[in-house]
Amino acid sequence: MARHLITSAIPYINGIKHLGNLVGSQLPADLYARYQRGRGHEVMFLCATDEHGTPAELAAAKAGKPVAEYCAEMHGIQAEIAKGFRLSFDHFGRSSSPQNHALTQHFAGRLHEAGLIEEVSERQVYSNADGRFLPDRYIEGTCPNCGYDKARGDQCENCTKQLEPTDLIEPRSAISGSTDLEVRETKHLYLKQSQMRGKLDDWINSKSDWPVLTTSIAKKWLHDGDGLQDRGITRDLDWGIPVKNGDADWPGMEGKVFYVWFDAPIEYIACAGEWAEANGGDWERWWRTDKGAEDVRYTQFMGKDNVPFHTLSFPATIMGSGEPWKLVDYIKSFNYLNYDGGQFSTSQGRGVFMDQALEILPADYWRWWLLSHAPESSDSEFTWENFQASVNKDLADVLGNFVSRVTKFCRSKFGEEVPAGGNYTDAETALIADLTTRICAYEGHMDAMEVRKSANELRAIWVAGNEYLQAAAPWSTFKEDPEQAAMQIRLALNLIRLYAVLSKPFIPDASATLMTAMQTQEDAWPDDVAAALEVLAPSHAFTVPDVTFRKITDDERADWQDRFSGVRD
RNA sequence: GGGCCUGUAGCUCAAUUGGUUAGAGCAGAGCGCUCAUAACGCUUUGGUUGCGGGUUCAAGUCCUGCCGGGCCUACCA
Repeated sequence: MARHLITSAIPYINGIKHLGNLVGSQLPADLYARYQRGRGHEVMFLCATDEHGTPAELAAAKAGKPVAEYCAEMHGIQAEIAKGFRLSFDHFGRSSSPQNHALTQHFAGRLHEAGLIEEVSERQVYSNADGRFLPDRYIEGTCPNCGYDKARGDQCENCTKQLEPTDLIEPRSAISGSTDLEVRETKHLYLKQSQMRGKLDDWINSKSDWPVLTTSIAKKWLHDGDGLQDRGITRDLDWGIPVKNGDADWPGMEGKVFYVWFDAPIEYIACAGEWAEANGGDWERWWRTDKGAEDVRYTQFMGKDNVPFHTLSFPATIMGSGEPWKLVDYIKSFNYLNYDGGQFSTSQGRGVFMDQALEILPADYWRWWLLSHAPESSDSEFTWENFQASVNKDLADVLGNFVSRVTKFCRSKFGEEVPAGGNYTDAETALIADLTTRICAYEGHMDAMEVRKSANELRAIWVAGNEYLQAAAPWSTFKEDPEQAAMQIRLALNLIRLYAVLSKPFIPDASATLMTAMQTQEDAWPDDVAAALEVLAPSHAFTVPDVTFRKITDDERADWQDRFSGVRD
């Protein structure tokens, strides 16, 4: 039995995530976690909310709440929605947890001891009206290059010129609009990543099986210009993890917090600690190679925007600590999902958000479409037409209708129990051989995290059931040879159970419904297909399930298309 | 500006890493079936692989120049 540590990029706290966020990390991670559990492996699947940083403070202010209260509330909401999508986290933690505070401060202390932290004095823009330092992009003004009056302090969106905040004409705070700005001197800690460049480069180069998307981004950062740059790991904010040197105070760093991208990945580790606190158990055997984690395979899932932090700064933190923490073994990264010709956008409220999706359809519909269209090789696009067509065809017609025709035929001819009699012919042997090949291919794709290919293969396995039924034609066989028809339909009933087991990673609710209808709990992975198709023995009782997947009507589609065409408040 | 990814059938995507005649699903057309959610099965029409050069016995795949789409560019996360 292998041991899999799986983490999904942790969603930011400032609102409900959209379907693009979901398909880029949490959902494929869940697919993989469920699959590995299904294969009988030991899995630790962790996710959390990422709660620090300027946007969290601003979102809380906008909601009129203290930031700690806001984050606690949003964490609860995100946890509830994750449950709604059947994301099977072993623990859904918080980057603001005491565990993460302690661990983040611990890592900073270790890095300091290793000579990898440098204090840098720099000049930053301070807004008197807002009472805070402003990150470059929270300063607006007129672009000195093109005259655009909403240019940001880091770059002008209009002419794309890179800017310094001090370049802007009539700079103002993007938060309050105040022009009462001044440049102040402030001291920050930098992680000397540049010293670890060679080590990181060797490490990345050893990962020849990683997706190009992952390694090319890492290599660009390692080699571009002067190479990997040191990175500030502290900020002048109120909300965050106070800068400390392990347990000790850090002179000169009073009132400062760690940068959100320093503490967020550490939450992957701290989250295991939160899990242990909540459930009991030993979290270090998942994370410390000196304490039982040497046989763990660690896989991370994330959108492409997260790649530099997971390939460079977090590994630099781990390596630099000099302690035997588990390093990631495989990074699966995703492109973006677009919405009807544009981008999904949290800040602009464009697209379908996770809570809205669950209001209109059950989780399985979304899980199936999103996973079978996951943006693996390039950005992909959500359209309502495509969604309706795929869901109706794949789930309702191919799988749902198969269940329906088999169970209803059996009920009318043999009653609601698995019929006895008859012997396999060449057709059944051929079906078993075909399924064996296909399941093997399905396993290969799932092991390789080829999400779309896995979905295709699973669908083909469903189709094989319809093909068999059409060729065997038990409705005809029944007229001359009822025993033979009994054998055919017994096999078909067993196919339903087999499908429930194989499909569980994609559509867990439907899988459970089918298992209940077949009145069985035998969900072991079908390593032996022939044996798996005899689990439901003659005289085993079953029930005819209600419609497994209903179809999306044209009216509904048009209605939703219209309802989600604008922006959310 | 720089770097990376990408462009294949009406649509969504493949193509064993340079190897027979570029394949699937959906949509379209035809036939069959009647157990089933008007479902299922079989057959079938669609491609000058964005455009132009080049390398090679062989190019969707490699090189090069254009054209289009996207991402990143380190203080948003």
